[in-house]
Amino acid sequence: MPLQAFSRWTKRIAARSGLSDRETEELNTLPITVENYEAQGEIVGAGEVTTRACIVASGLLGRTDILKGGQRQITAFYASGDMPDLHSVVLPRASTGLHAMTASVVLRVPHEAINRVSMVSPAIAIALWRECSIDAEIAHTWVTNVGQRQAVERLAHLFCEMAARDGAAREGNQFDFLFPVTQQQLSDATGMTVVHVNRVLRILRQRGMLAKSGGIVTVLDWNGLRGLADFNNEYLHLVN
Amino acid sequence: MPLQAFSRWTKRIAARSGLSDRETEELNTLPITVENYEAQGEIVGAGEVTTRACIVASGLLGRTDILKGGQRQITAFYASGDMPDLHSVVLPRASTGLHAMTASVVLRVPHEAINRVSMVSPAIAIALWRECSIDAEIAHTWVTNVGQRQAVERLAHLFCEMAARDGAAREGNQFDFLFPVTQQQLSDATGMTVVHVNRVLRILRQRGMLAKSGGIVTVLDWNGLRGLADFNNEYLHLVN
DNA sequence: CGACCGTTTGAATCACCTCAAGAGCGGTGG
DNA sequence: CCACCGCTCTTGAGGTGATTCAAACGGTCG
Repeated sequence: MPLQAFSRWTKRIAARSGLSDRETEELNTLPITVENYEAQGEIVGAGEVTTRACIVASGLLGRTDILKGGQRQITAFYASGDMPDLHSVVLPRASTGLHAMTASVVLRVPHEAINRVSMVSPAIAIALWRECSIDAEIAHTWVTNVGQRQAVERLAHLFCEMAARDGAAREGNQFDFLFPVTQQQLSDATGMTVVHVNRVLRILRQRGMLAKSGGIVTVLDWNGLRGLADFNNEYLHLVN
Repeated sequence: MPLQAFSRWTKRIAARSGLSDRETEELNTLPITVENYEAQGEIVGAGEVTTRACIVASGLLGRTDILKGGQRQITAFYASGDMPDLHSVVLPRASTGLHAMTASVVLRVPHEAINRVSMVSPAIAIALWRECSIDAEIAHTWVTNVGQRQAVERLAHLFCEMAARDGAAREGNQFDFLFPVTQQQLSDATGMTVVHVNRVLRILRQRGMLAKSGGIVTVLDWNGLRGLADFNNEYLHLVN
């Protein structure tokens, strides 16, 4: 099961960067160890110097930033097959934390091993650089989302992104996908209060766009939702 | 003059990543051409497929995102010695635009040349990957800034970042630095209205923290300002 | 001088927040 | 098996930080 997520990760990188079979095989030889985290568990603390990077096998991770006043901002979500802290290979000191949003299984890959394959194969180094750049594009998009959009559009945009990254958003106008976050976590990600997230979710439900129950998000009108959110998936650089 | 910014760029990368003299020299052989832009000029349009990357020689550039409704978000500022779109080497299709905030001189470097040195020297590829990752860290920090901080603290944080990146913020409790933005551009970067930016600037001035006149920002109380903004420069990964 | 751009200020409005409290629900323990 | 706890979700009422609208001011440039 964890290995499935690992091969999803290698396949995605290989496809996105057009790696050769030999280079893909090189990635597949990376040593991994499996770790379990419970909901709210800390995977990487802010300021920590890491020696291994993470791949999400199952569950949901969030990159978190805590302010002096105790407020928390989530600046990215990561699901199965994502590598939340690939950047730690080149910047081992984490400036922000990494937390499990829900119970999660995480694969750890030593920086040393990633550095080794990067030094041997420049194409791999460039592929990993590309993956990090996509994470950066997503972060820039989040700035825009939080900075410019009103609450309803903002939350809608977040759901659009997660649906698109999950791959569910290719299945017509209605579909559902796994996104196990609490309203509190949605509020931390969008910069709104829990109370307001709750009200906005009701609005989206009443407009027949989206419903959320437990960890499952049901998109009822994908075209309506992405129109509302002004969502354009180019920044995700999706492959398949 | 433009060449000075170019060597500032190579020096910064070499220092941050501990490149050898030989690798640094490799960077110095990159071919560049010089271009001039007037204020508000578009350097890269959203959706454009680029073949060259930029280095700022003088002036100020902003990464810009335009929404359906016409609102604009600036998601990053770039000053002399910065490479705003290094990521375009691995992601040539720009998902956001790049504009001159003020009259600027820009150096263009062909992707092809950067790819060449990256393929030859993995250490250079990794160094460039590191630079992109720092840009990503900054973007994540902007998400937090826009998502969590109130107007006064938010604007203060932006000024802290620009002061720190400029290098001016090592000169004691009072200093000034170049940051040629209009209040309109500050509002696009912070997600507030021009009117409110104006009021917040007055508050910062009245509190004896900071004054802005023309393109010059005068920090009157650096310790007060960074305390107010809850500013921690770790995310910038400064070198010298 | 007139046009334009950026800045400044006032007054009214609103999107979102704060405070407060109740309801649902799974987990734990007596 | 029920009482209790903690967590998440939900809803109401009132408050506020920031917006919107409007207008005036100063500097610059053709």
